[in-house]
Amino acid sequence: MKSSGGRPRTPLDRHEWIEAAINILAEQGVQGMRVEVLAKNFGVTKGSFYWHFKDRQDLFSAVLQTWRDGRIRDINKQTIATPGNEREQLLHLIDVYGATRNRKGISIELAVREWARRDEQAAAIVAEVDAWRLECTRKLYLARGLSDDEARSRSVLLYAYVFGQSLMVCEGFDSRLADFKRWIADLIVHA
Amino acid sequence: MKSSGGRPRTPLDRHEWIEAAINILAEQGVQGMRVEVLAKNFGVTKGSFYWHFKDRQDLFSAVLQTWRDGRIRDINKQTIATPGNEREQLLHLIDVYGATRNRKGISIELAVREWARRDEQAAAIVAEVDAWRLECTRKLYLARGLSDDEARSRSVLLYAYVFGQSLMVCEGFDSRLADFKRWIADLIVHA
DNA sequence: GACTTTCCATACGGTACCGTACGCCGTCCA
DNA sequence: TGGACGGCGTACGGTACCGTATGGAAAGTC
Repeated sequence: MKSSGGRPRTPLDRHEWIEAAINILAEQGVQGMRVEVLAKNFGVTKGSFYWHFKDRQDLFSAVLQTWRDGRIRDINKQTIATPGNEREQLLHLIDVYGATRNRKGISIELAVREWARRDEQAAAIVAEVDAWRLECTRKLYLARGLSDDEARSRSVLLYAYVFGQSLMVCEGFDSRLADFKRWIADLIVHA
Repeated sequence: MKSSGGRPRTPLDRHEWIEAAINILAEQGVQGMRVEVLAKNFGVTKGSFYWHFKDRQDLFSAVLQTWRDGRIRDINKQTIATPGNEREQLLHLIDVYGATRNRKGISIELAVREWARRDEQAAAIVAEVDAWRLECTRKLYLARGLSDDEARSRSVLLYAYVFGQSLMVCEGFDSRLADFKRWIADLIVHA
């Protein structure tokens, strides 16, 4: 995360700052995205930051929109239903948020949602992403022949479960936790 | 949250500081628990704080232990199984984390869990509480005649769902969200 | 080769904290 | 009535930030 000794060859642009900010967001939360810290990590001063951004809030907005765009793209990619394959798609969705792998994605997800609890703008972005996710899984459930109501209900359950799962500390509860999670996934998908 | 004008009649004790800190924790998160802010809210200076606590970390530890003790008591109270009533007990558990009511309890819960993602001590406390919760619901499921494996699986599902639920922003998804949540609760409880 | 633009450094003022050293004042107790 | 001590105020040094003002080098532009 430090600059590689000398000055960077290519000048920084807005996007590089945003990327770095998202990394900090994952590790430290919203409060961790500090101007002078980001600058130091790049090996520059905040003079650079205030060239690319009006102020700290400007960075925050950019981070939120970048996150939303990335999420929407990812959701679309992961829910393209090759007909007859909806069951595996849903199971894969749950598995992606499984923990060990995709650790960074989960950290960002939780950080943004914590952010959203105390910031209107972040809450609006999360609402957008949630709506899109629920809509996409709803279609997958519908394709499996479920009623619209059950499709909506199970969509809410699915995402609430995967987010809540990453909040719990249940190592030590049982060594067969992985088996339990597979059983749960089957229940949610209605396999 | 301000002091009522004059100086407090009775001197502050450790517990009052902890209570106030937990309120801030619910509203602002871990980073919000600041010595000088707490002191100002009491209408005193931090000279008082450093009389009752060694340092800020001392307050943090006290907050965590107070939270754990309160949770354990609450869990025990809410899972005393009057035989034959396990179904309602489980449904009630899910309902308690429903959102509108018990808003403060949920805020604290989420704040502590976010804390736990970046602090070993907090993680250990959350692990204790989670283990105890899972154990109590497991017994309720067992009393309903489920296998031990299914009882454990559904316990994990139950708590992951209720925590995840409070992380989602799904107002606007559907006006019948309350109905969906009831349907989900029935599915989780195996009603 | 002057002129502008891009990108960053320097320097400053201001705020909000943590923790410590020490002084003050009321209360209880001998 | 004079300590002793509990409980807090005052004052200080130090750090880590935000945001601004301004300068300056390197690159392109005419």
